[in-house]
Amino acid sequence: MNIFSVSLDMTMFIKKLLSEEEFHDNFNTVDFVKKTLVCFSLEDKKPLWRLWGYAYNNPGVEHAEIIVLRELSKFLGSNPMKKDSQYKVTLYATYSPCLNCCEEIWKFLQKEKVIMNLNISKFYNFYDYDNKISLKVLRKKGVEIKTMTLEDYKACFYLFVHPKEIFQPCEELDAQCERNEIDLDDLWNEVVICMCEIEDDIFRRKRQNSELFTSDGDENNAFIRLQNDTKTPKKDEQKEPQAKIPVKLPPIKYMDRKEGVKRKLSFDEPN
DNA sequence: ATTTTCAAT
Repeated sequence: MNIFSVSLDMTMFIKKLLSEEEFHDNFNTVDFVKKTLVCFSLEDKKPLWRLWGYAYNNPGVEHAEIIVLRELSKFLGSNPMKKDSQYKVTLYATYSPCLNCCEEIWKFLQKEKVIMNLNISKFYNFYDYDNKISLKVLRKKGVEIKTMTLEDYKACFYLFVHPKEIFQPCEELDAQCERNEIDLDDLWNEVVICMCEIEDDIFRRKRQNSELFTSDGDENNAFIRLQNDTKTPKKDEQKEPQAKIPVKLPPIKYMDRKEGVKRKLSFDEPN
């Protein structure tokens, strides 16, 4: 918190359309603007929006996702879901959520029991390992996460900017979408290293305190389970389930944010 | 590394 951030809420806009300019400034895979825009809708079983709008981050105070989740919680608090109904939240975000936001999303979903689709325009600081891992965990916990395709941009534009204007993609958008899709797919397929090998690091503490990684009460951590998910166990391994968890793993290089040493994310089958 | 990434000397 800083004293200069006056609490005038210029970050949340309910049932208001975006200008075309705002859309293109933010949903832009070329410029990495230093703000985030999240468009959201909450729909019922029928394709009828109960609540919709968009939010920017509150600079230095809160990320955009947090602001959106709070608004959704507020709405759901006074409009509880009917028994036979199922709310669905759709988000179009200009950046992928960071670890903290992933955790808040998870807490929100545990409480509200809604379905969530998360469409992202570009990756936020993917050199920070935590941002990758938390996306992986969030997906594992049931959030449908994807990078925006051209069709998604069109849909987002149609829904949040103008239903009649024609969406004009910026240059190279199609190629960028494809690349994002590949990057995300790579992330889904990446094998993640067991947490017990991780050396002292502020990130480890952050993860250990994170509900995102501990809330299903399993003694093993999310990392091991994710790893097992991504590969088909060999026949002889099935007889000895414990052998699936590798004991010796390659050392992990931790990234100092300043030094920028890339940490190792994946490894080949440990034999 | 694809690095000016949810800003701010």
